[in-house]
Amino acid sequence: MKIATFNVNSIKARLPRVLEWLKERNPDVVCLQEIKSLDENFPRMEIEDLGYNIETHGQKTYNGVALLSKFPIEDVQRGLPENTEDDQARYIEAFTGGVRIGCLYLPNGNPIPGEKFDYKLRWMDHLVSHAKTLLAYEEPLVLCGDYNVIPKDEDVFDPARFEGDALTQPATRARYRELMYLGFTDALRVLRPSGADYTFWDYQRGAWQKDNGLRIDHHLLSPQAADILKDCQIDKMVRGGERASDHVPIWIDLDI
DNA sequence: ATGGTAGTTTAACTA
Repeated sequence: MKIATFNVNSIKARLPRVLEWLKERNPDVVCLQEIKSLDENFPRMEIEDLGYNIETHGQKTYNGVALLSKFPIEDVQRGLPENTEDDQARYIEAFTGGVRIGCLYLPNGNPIPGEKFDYKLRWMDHLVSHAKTLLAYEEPLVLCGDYNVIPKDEDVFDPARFEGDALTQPATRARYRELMYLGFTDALRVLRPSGADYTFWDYQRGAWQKDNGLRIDHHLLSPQAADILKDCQIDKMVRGGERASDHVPIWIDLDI
């Protein structure tokens, strides 16, 4: 069972690339971030034609997440529970094909210090709290998406250039570790313990051409999901396509 | 120290 995550940076602008990739990779479940679309404007028909059920949590202009699945989608939850004052569409969760999936778009948090960084840290606190609840179900669980967290210095092309960035701050990394220490497994790192495995290249300064990337899109697995992990791949070549997103798809294969 | 790009939206924001 292939479960992918892909920050598309506008589903409208990226639809041809997304359809092309769906046909080639044929994932069973897909988590999309930054759809930048209202629910009613999501291009449902084109994606349903490829055999997917769809649940969206959209908003106008910014953010927005969606879940695609070839299996029935049950128990849909929009937004992190407890985070009731949050007006940004950054989380959708559901049970599908025997796996519970949380699709998340964690706040970027720049610049620091400031309101946006405070919001990021609060959002991470809510995520940790909810992850505890989900882990207690003791079922295969995948929390994946754009974390906007560079876990370690090896996950960025030039750590020195990111010293003042919200993606590498000690407070950011401390909360990410708090999440990991609950018992999650980083799917990519359990299969590839080190290396420049980037998932994002900025549109600016020729970042893609120079391979100046970041690893910020992750699949975190509950023990029950980690036990059945078969594979994890980054579809890096997608970044070189026409009108590409600044992120590429990452997928895991679970033996379920 | 600034600007470079992309998307949404049409001046300014987010990333």
